[in-house]
Amino acid sequence: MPASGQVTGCAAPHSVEGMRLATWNVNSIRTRVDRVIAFLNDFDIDVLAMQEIKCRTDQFPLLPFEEAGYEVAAHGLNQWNGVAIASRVGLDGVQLGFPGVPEYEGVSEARAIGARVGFAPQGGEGELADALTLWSLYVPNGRELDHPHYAYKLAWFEALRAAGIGWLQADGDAKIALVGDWNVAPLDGDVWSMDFFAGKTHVSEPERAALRGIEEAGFREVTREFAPDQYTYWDYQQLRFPRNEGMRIDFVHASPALSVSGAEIVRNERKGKGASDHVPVIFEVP
DNA sequence: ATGGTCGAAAGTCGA
Repeated sequence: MPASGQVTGCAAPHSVEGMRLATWNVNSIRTRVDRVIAFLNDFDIDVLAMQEIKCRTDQFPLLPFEEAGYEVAAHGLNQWNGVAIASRVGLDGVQLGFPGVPEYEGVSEARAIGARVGFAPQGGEGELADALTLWSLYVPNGRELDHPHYAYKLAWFEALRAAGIGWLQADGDAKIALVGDWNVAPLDGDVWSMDFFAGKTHVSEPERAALRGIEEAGFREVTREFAPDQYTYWDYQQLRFPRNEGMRIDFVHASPALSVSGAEIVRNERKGKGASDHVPVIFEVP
């Protein structure tokens, strides 16, 4: 593409063929930044939602993203949790947390960041892309079924469901994507062994009901139809990845007005030294 | 290989 903006060949400016977005629990952005930037380049990603950046906002490695052409909004309080959004197609209207999000032990954790993306064309050429509101979400783990963190997880889900209902009541045509690490495996086939998970978090009926609540609020999951029967997470321990003993817990939930035309789970990102325990989930909007 | 992990922080906790 010529730098001047003069387009050769076809007379009209090239039309933007939708957007490629992804969500990825990166498990420390400072440790993983080179791998994340390489992923953005290799897979031509316009917008990336990150979870578990594991750093304060002021510690986020902005420079490599800026050099690669991305703006970043980050929300990190300490060495735990933390979420961010990187975009090369516009980024504004940043919200840290959603209304009514519960606290854990008196702290409002960094588990949700929202922003409007997709209103500016990449590189300033072509048509404007189609804006949507993207939420990068890191649902609480829950730890154990009888742990206070589990009740917190369910309350967090309920607050998100209520917020989602409110957004769609305010504007039924709103294009909203709720993406991230949901820490729930909704189907038995989403874990490598239901026997192993008996009595554990991530597969319990209340957790699955909480995730269904997001669907019932109007946000349908859009990646499974394009990428069936795949995991998105493998524990570092117990040779889980070589044995392919994983879980599917990273999802994209889209509002009724948001069309999604494709999705891909990038299993190769779990390979080699320096991998996150989660892999990216890519989705495309037309 | 018969037991196998990371990351951030700080002398341990969370996933």
